[in-house]
Order: sequence, then structure tokens, then C-alpha cells
Amino acid sequence: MKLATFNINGIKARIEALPAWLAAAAPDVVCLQEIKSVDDGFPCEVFEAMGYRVETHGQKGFNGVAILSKFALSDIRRGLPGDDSDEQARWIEAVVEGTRPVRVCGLYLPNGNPAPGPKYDYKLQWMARMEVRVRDLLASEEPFVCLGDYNVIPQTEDAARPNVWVTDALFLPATREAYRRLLNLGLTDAIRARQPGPGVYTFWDYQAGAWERNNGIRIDHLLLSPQAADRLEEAGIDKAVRGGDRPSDHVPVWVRLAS
DNA sequence: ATGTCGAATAGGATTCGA
Repeated sequence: MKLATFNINGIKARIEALPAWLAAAAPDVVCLQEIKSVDDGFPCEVFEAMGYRVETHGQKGFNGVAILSKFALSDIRRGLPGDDSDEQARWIEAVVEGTRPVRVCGLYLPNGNPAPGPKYDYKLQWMARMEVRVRDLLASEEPFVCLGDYNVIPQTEDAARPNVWVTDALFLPATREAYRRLLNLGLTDAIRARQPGPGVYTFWDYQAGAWERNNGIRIDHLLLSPQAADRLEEAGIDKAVRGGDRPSDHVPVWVRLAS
């Protein structure tokens, strides 16, 4: 089973590039971030015609996540637990009913800039809520994958120019500490496990010729539960997508799990 | 002091978020 994450930065803007990548890469499941659409505005029919079921958790203008799956989905949940007042659409999860089921948690972790400030406080609170959800899922001992745009540069080697990120919410010590806490619960960073850095990136800014200069960062991650990591066969980054027509600033990242 | 893009609002240029 091939599972992917892709921050598309707007479904309307990516209505050609996304189906083109799906046709070429043929993932079984894709978690999308920044669909920037309400549920009713998402063009489900485009993806249903390609054999995908579509579940969205959208909001107007910003954020928004979705799951596309060639397999049936069960136990679909929208929103990260832990704060009923949080109205931002950043979390969707479901169990993929393949030959061997796996739960996917698709996430768009808050950017957090500027830091310090209320947006950074929200980021750290969100990460703490995610830790609670992951602890609960680990206790169930079911295989699961938390995949998405984490907006976290885990280590120095995950940025081409780490020095420019030292005061950024994506790289501040408290951000990296919260991310390490997640990993240290027992999750496996699939790209780190299969493609150790440096020079392995998933995002290149639109500005200042970042792509042409390979000034990238690695912020899109797939974290595998122990039972999912046992099934890890392959992990990759579809870097060439960044050089295509009207690209997102992120590229797809994927894993292949046994069965 | 961002070599930019996407969406919303408004009906073009500006603002926000990233």
C-alpha cells in the first residue's frame, strides 16, 4: 500500500498538477493539506473519476485537509481533539480498509509565525494536543501513520541554510523539542529512516529563486507507529513535481507499506 | 527590505497567510 502526503497550496490552483501527479505516482491513499476550500467547493468528481474516494475537512480561504483513497475508509474523524473552540481545519483521520488496514492521520500543523506571539502559542498547544491523540492511538497497538505538513524542520541537516531559520517558528528549540517528544513516543520518521540527510527537502519557497538554488527545507513528514514501521518497505520524495507547471511550493512525500 | 503565490473582497488593487 502506497501512502502519500502533499500540501497542494490550493485545490483550484492545482486542479491540473494534482491529477497529473496522481496518474503518474498512483498512490493508494493521499492526505492533502491547504486545500483552501470549503467541503462543497472541493471538486470530488475529478478524483472519483480516477478511482478515489474523497473525504474533506475544509474551511473558507485557508487551511483545509482531505483524504483521497482507493480503498474504503472507516472511522472517519474530522478535527484534532482537545479544544472545542478550535475552528481551524487541520486534522482528518480514517482507517484505510486495505488487505491489512492502517489508520491515517492527515495533518496540517500550524505555521506559528511570528514567534513569539499568539500564533506560536497556538502551534505549541496544537502539538501538545497531537501528542495526546498519538498516545491514545499507540495504546490501541493498531498500525497508523501521521502524515502531513508539520511545519517543523527537525534538525540542522533538514535545511539548506539553517542559519536563516534560527528565529523562525519552524525551527525554534521549543518547536523541535515538541516534535522530538512525538518521535520519542515510538514513532518512526520514514524519510529519515530510509533517506538520511543532508540535502533531502520537501519544500522550496516561491521567493528568491529558492527552487533554482535548491534552498529547501524538509517539513513534510510521515511518522509511523511501531506496527506500521514493521511494514515499511520504501519511502520517497517526488522532488521533480516542484519543477512542473504551476507547482505547489511543497512536493509529495510517500511510503510503501507491506500488503 | 522577501527576486512569490493563492484566496478573499470586490468588481481592481489591496490584504492576509504562508
